[in-house]
Amino acid sequence: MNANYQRIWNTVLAIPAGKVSSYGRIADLAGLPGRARLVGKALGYAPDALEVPWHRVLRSSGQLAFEAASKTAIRQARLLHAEGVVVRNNRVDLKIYGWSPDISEMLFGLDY
DNA sequence: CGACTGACTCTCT
DNA sequence: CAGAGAGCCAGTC
Repeated sequence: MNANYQRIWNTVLAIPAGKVSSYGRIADLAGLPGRARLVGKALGYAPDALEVPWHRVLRSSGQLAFEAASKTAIRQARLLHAEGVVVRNNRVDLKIYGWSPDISEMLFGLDY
């Protein structure tokens, strides 16, 4: 069971700085389709030592998974902003910052 | 085994 | 785009 968490953490670690992904997408990439909620749990259990960029994981709509007023949401928004990701009204524009492995590699090839 | 819960998502309105 | 409802999955009691 712990193996699933490990895979989730590895997948999250693969998200490049300045980009964000959703719980569902992470679950798919980790080979665990339909376990979006498990991803959230895995992040909660993730040890600090791994330095998992949990703040780059949002809901499918681009909205943060916490109340805008909560300490966690504030911290997440701050971390994202520090990477150049614009967070407005507790949500991020996935059209701009959303991460997709294939697209990412494609863009990496084009010099932009 | 059944009932409840949650860092989720999809569909319809 | 926001809100409501239903579906899903793993954990816990």
